[in-house]
Amino acid sequence: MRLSRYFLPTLKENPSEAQIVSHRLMLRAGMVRQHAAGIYNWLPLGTKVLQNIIAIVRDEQNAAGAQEIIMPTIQSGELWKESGRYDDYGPEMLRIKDRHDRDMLYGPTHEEVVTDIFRNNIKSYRDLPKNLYQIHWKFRDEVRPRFGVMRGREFLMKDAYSFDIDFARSKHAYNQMFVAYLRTFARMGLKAIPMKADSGPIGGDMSHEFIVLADTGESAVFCDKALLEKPAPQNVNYDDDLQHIVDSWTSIYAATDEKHDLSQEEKLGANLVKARGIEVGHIFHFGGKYAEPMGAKVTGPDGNPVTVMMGSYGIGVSRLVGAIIEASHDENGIIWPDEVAPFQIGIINLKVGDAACDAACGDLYAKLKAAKREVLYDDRDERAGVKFADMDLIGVPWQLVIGPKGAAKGVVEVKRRGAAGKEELSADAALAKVMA
RNA sequence: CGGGGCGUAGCUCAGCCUGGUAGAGCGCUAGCUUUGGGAGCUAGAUGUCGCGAGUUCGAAUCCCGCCGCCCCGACCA
Repeated sequence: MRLSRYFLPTLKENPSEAQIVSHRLMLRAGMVRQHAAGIYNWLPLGTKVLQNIIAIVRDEQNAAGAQEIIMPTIQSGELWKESGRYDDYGPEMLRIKDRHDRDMLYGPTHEEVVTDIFRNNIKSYRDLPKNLYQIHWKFRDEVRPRFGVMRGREFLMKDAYSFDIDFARSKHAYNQMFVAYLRTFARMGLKAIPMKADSGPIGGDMSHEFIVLADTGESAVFCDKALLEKPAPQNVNYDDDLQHIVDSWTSIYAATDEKHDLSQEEKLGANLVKARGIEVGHIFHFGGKYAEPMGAKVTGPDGNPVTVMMGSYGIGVSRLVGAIIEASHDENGIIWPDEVAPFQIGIINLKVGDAACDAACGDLYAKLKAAKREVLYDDRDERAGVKFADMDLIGVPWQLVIGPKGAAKGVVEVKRRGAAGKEELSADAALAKVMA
């Protein structure tokens, strides 16, 4: 992409409404613009990041055996009356009447809809297990939206729902998602720590939150330092028993503020990590909570109907954009982990109009595009400082800088965002380095 | 939902207290000079001063109502 043609409205100053760093940087980097309280427009740069995150989430969900579907954003209130939540959910649920005066709502979550799909279409235990997920927009009419996309009213969520014939198999489905989540967040450059959680209004008896440590996190968290160094599981066969992997994580101490056990502080001593955290995922096993009232049953091996056991598994996809920035930035702007970066490589032409610079940059740009790399070529007629500042602000991981001096010598400066210094290399060596 | 704050140019903000018909910096347009970390000079364009009612000869400014947004707390992916 040529920056001269790209819609990238960067800001030099901090918009007054933004208080936390991720919100400020998302506005300054031209990723989002606010439409109303807790509701955002995603501009091209933000959309690319969101899509990269979606791709990772989807990849890991599919690998874990979940199947993608799309459910409606606007739901019928009838189903919620069946589950008993229509009255319970309260004013956070945006309620709408259609032209026939029927009760509709903008979905804050989809347990009811997915359970309805299940009961209408799956009749035998032989069709189990099933795990259905979607990546879709939700609306919760929060009392106080804040922190940009971290606590919006409208937000993009990955929500998965598992269906199993008994507790042991349902636990396995839970474990699959547990492991998939560890891998998903690790691929985004995040250290997300599973912590035992209250299951809240969704209900259930087994629940973990996945929490990213960041200074601006909303809640205080405590954990054993060992968790920070523990690598995400590799080469997972999701059909195997995963209990030992889950146990290896849950046996190490980690707790949110409300579940924190003070006696652990002494026990851990110097290994105690006190930090703040952002919840980016939450998994629940809730057995028959929805299946029971909604009659989600299959015929069991003995010919008798069995109510299925369910779990639900959420990832705050749009929140992750903010969480990654909170965890990875400096005074100049965002530092994107490679796999979520909107562009892997930036080219800075320091003197547009100079034949040697234009030629050298054009050549790099053509080669990187031919190699199918996401590359942003700053071909604007701007001063060097503006280009450096913008490229750092939007956090492009690899930056190739060409000015008149370098062009004359036939060298390219290679800079890694977040690292100090630059390296002068031949064009070919530079290409090899950034494409490695 | 309790408490607090703020709405003036695209952005950051001054002006309001003490009423006289709107400003600065950045950004934008044009030109010249510059050119390796957010340049300089010159000339321009840009505002229903959040909305509505009121007081007044006159309201960005004072009064009343409304709306929007932000922050702190209680709740949440």
